[in-house]
Amino acid sequence: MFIRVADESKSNNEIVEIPVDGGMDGSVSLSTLAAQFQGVSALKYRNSETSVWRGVRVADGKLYHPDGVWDRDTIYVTVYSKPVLSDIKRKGVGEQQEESTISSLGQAKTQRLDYGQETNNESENEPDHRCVDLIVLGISYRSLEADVKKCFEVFGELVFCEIKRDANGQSRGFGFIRFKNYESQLAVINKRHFIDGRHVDVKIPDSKTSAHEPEYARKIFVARLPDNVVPDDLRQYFSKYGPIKDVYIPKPARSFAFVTFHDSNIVRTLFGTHIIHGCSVTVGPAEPKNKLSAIGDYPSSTFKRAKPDHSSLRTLTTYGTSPAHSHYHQQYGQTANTDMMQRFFQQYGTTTATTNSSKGQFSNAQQSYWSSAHEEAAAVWQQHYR
DNA sequence: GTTGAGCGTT
Repeated sequence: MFIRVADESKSNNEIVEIPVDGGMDGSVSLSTLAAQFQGVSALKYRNSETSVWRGVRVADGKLYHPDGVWDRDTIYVTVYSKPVLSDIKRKGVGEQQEESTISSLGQAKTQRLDYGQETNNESENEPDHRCVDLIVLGISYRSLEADVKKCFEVFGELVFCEIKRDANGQSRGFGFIRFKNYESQLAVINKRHFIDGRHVDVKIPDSKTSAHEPEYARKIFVARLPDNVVPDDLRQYFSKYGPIKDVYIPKPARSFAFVTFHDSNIVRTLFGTHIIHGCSVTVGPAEPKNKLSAIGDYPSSTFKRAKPDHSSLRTLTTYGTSPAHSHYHQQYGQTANTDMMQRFFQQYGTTTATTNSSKGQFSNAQQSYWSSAHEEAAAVWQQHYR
């Protein structure tokens, strides 16, 4: 009897199976856990009903599951006891506030604001909920840092803003920004903005994502989705877990969806049941049915800029002139883009015969459901493609 | 180059 444990302090969320004493209703020895995760003090897991972290009970060097029984499909995440930084911070800010009372009122207000944001950042100390440098593509060669700053400051305080330049100081047309608060990052990311007469795209830079991985590693398949759920609902729900790159729900609704994250590490922690709009949905891996693709293994992007002589564009052109296009367009009411194209071909392009290999992530019953859900989705797509 | 897909000298 083992439970699956991931290390929150490591970026490569490797899963280690930890033995449970007795059956799944037994306890987990803290020392056994610590043998794999040095300095660990407890475990937590996502409550699938509230999607909030829930801690396991710790007593006498043993861990007990709050529900009395361990779930072999849940990913438990390590918790480490840290020095209480918040106390140090609060003390520091408090001193600053006292100082500010003997200076101007304006400064006092600023200090108060900083204090509030500092508190926010503490609550955002979850993995994948921190701000990172964001790449800004498509900046006009004429734009200055101040122009970029002005555009993004309306979403929240920036702690960093830079335009990349060559040796002569000439702009290279892209740059990096970083927000203080995660909400601001969520608000601008993957959206198109407008600076000095040009649209600019804000994305997570390749250096911060697993660019070498195929896209499906960052994608989840959401099954049993109620038909009244719209993309924004999923975006809102799943953005709690990490930056979302794309949400796709077929039109008309077919009880499934795909959600693509920027980080593949978060994906496996989401497998299982979630409650969305009061309905139980099943989340699993979005592995392609086969590796044969009409497009090839190129990275897709929500905002792929026009790229002459690129295979995706060629395919798009071919697609656009084929009879399937009007059918597709008619069925899904959307204009084909490279991302949809990739999904269309890569996920369900040629065959549905191969069974989904979930690598033991699910129980037999879940596995069985999962295969049929995938094949159902595949069949539906094929039916409309033929 | 008057340019226009990309990924960061610190």
